[in-house]
Amino acid sequence: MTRNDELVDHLARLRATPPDTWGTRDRILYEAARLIAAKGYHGASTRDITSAVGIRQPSMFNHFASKQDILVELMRYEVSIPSARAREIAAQEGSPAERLCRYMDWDFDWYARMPIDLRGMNEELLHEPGLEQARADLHDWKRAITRIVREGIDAGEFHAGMTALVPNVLTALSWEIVRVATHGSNRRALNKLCAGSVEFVLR
Amino acid sequence: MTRNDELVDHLARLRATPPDTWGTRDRILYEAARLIAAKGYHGASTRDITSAVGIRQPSMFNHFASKQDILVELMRYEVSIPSARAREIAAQEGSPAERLCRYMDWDFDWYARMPIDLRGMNEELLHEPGLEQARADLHDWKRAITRIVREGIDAGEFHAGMTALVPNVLTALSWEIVRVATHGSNRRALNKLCAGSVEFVLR
DNA sequence: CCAACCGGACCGCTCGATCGGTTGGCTATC
DNA sequence: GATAGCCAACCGATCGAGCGGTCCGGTTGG
Repeated sequence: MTRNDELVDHLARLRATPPDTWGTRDRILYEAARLIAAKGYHGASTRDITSAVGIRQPSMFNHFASKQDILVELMRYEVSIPSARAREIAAQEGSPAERLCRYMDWDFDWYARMPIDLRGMNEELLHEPGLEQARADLHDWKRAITRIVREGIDAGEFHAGMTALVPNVLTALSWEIVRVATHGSNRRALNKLCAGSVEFVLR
Repeated sequence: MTRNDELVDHLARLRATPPDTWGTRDRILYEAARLIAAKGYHGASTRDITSAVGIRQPSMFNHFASKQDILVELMRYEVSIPSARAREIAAQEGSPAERLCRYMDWDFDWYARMPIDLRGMNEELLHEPGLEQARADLHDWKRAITRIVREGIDAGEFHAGMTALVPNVLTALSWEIVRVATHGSNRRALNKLCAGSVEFVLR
């Protein structure tokens, strides 16, 4: 079982329990994701995060070696895991449209079920030093999506010219889904948005 | 002539002259936009910005009362002016598809011709205190776009379910266009991307 | 008893912002 | 044409605040 798989399992367990029963480490990740989404990485201080958790700032360093370590962990949820999944699906069998649809179903579900708010993990953050792994994973993610789209164009399934656009549109839709999932209460509207997003891209 | 019109004129004049002949104030805006796009608002310090301009940090305050004032000015380019244009076009005559197309043509051209890099002006920044105007303008922008889309759905021109999505897709495409315009050298590829983007949304 | 966790005190540093002083070009006056 | 006065622009020094991070003694559950 890879480290990514362990994380996916861990997240599934988290989703099943209310946040106030989580361990300190998970609550730090939770509040960090929320505050970074609201104020940006440099705008969310370690004191902001720890006071939201309910501990003092130095206690944070019992769970993470540095503030950047939190970012690295969150980037796994945001970038590394979807990247691994995209590469996996890109190599599977089936028509390009089928595979793109299959990935989008997983992607939108992934972001919709995420117990934390990852909207602050935008692309600019990847230029921070120490995030080489996440940067490489994002690159691979784009390559996997682009590969599916290009195969679809060659097969005549997709419209030419979509190549460079689709990754951006997917990102925008994922963010919108996180937004609705985090702040909206309507579960049905969320499902509709996910289904509508797939249709919007494949249309 | 409104303040927005004056800014549009000013930008048109800037585009016609090379950056190294600009006044100090415009060079500050230029480097601030570039650095905020690269490192985020809180990550780009006033010393970063001024040293890129070639002046010392305190000199900045002869042109702007605070760092936030720079942000307010940049947000006019990013949010307020497109918002005014969207409201204007939404109220014009013509079918919804015509109007959406008309706005997108202007929008993509606006971002493609922008002499500075506004990708750092993301939505999270609007939650900073003191940006109430920009926040209101973004809200109006979304309302104007949504109004056109909803009229299009009522008229049977657009697919139902697009309503909430289109503003996000437009934003994603605008960013992609800024990226290509800022870092790409191929003018023809940029025009193709703009045209392709219109087609992608209207398809 | 020990390992894990916590937090008060504190470190060096960078942040945005202020201040007083200097410069250089403009205009008004003779 | 020289001179005096003015003002916007710039800079060195410096401020208080907040930053990420360290140290170490206290607490607690297995």
